[in-house]
Amino acid sequence: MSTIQDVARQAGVSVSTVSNVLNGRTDRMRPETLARVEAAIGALGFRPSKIARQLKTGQTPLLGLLVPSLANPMYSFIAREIETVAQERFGYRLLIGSAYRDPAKEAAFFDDLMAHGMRRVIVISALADEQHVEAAAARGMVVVSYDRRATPGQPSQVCHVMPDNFEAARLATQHLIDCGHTRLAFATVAGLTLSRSAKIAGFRAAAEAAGLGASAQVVDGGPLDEYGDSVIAEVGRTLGARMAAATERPSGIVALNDLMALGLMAGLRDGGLRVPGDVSIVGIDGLFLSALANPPLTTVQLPVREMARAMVERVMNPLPDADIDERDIVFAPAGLIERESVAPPGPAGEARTHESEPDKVEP
Amino acid sequence: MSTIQDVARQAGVSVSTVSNVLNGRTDRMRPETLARVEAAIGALGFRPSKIARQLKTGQTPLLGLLVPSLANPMYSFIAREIETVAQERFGYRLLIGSAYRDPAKEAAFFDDLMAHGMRRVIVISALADEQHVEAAAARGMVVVSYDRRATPGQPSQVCHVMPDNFEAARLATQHLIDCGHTRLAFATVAGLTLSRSAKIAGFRAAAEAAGLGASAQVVDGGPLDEYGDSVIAEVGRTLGARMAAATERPSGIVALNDLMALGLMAGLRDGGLRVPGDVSIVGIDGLFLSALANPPLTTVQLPVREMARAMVERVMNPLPDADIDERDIVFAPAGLIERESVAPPGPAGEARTHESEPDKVEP
DNA sequence: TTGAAAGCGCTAACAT
DNA sequence: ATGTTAGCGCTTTCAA
Repeated sequence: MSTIQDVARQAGVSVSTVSNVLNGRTDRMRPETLARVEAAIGALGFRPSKIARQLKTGQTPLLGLLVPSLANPMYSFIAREIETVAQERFGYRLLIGSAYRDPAKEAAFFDDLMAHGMRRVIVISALADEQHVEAAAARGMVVVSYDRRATPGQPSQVCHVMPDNFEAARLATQHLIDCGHTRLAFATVAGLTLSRSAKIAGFRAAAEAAGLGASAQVVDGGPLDEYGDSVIAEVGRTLGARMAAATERPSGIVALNDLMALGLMAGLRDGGLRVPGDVSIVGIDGLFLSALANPPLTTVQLPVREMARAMVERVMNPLPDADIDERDIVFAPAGLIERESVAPPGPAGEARTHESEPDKVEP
Repeated sequence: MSTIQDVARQAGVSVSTVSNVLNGRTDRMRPETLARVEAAIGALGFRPSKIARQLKTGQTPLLGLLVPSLANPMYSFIAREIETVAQERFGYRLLIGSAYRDPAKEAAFFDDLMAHGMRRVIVISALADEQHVEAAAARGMVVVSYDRRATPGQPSQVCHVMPDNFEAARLATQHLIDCGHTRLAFATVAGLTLSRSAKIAGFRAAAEAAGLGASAQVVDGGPLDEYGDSVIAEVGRTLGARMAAATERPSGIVALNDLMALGLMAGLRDGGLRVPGDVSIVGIDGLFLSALANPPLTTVQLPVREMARAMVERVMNPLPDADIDERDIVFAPAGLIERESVAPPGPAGEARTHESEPDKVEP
């Protein structure tokens, strides 16, 4: 690896001149000098060391991304979008860490970022409290948090980007209601986070608006296993099997997210029930995998790409401290994608054929 | 951020003493001194800068990982396993880059790693030639490549870790044959890579050994779209629809991988065919999502965790140049997971019920 | 228009 | 047992 010294020597100039061309200050020199330096750089295949530069400037083009688990397709899809924007628009690379819902792992990740001199991080945390996140911000990091809202009252250093969970669940529930369902359920996992609460509220709001509040229920399939691959899908599967075995059961279910919905469908099937013949299901997320399911899953599409873009832009260009009010950005769902996991309820529960129809997105 | 100087001052010692404790050379000092230094470190919340250390030592605890796309669940699962091993066993963090089958993006990733002083990278490349990879190795990087074999004759600097693709496809095909299938197909995408060729060879070998070589065919669903989310699943879906519309069709299909199989099942369904009633399907990979499919996908499980471990170990402890022969490590498939996407062929093609059975793994 | 030199925070000889 | 010091490769005043 050649250094700036080698280039300077080769070009017969000083290191500062080379540094100037590296940093675009080419107006300070004769075109001829510039040419010599560029030739030397080319000849030596010189690449400036980001390390040395960082030691001097304190800046490094690296973005941290903390996710609960890369095995969850929703998170890896978000990661993919974040990487694309960070790279193409800002020339940043991504350092990814999985926390597996472990506070110690989250804290360790922030520590490592600091030690590496990284100043920007996007956090997708499954944890209830945002303490570590705020601590990182207090230590000088620019942090953007996904799918959480600032705790009311406590002024927060961190910017929050999230889907409108209330509206997403409301949309999903309303679709079931529009199809004639009256026995509604919201399927979730044990434990409340802000985003889960918002979804439940949206579910309840839709049910109550339709006069169905009394029968609408929230069911959970138990806690998330920290390290499993399929995690939430397994919980869904368990729950589906349990519902299939129960005497009373809802005719329409809104799932916490698509992975849960996929698990639910499998569990219901395990229990001998048909979707949507016996039970209708709506997911939330819009994973591409949901289109592959049998029956294809009706789901509320979240604007992942737009949220990813917003997160990267915010982490790269943080708001001035004055604009502390506009720290939260909420994205409306992109719409309901009607596929084939929802049908009108029926005592007989007729099975539907699964013709292929193009997906329809309702704005 | 406090520095080693601050600690030295606070503890009333020199920086080298502090450096010594940071690097575990505690035997060179009085316990009392050690205690003072540790107290100072704690009081200041001091974290040594990895940047400064790296500038000095040339080492950084960062591992590069190049994947075709994080949106593919197989790659994100491998990434997850690699991250776990790298972090827990070696204290390394992961810098991930997606190449989207673009040679320029791959090259740019290697350049960035070099500029960041990173010396280790694991490459999962979808590209046909390994030129960039060898170039990176020549520039001094330790590179481990997944699912490729060294080009025979050309001595390679890079270590290769891969599943036994031939055997995986052979196992899958044999299962179809054992179930009575005689009209066999291997479903792939356009373009040959080493691993695809190996799978095709395994498919052919099994068919020929059963005297079914004449009718066994390889079909492809066209080229991969570079940037799509679902990529290979879409190709599978197209292919499935095409096969459903054809007059002659195989009764048993081995898919290139699970995602392709999931797409195929959807495409076949779009075309009005039933799996496994009309067509049986076997995948290769063993994604957890395959267990959620309807019908649950019979597939050959690849030992992802073991391969990930091997890759990390190799990239952390490269072989001495002498052992150039043992650079390739091939992993046998973990076994066939029998689920419900395979049934005996029948002219009438009876639909099966999908009772839930525990998965069986055949060693 | 160009160069000299200080210093970012750390490590590791080499003193003492 | 502890301290002094010379860099690692770069950026950036400040001088020439």
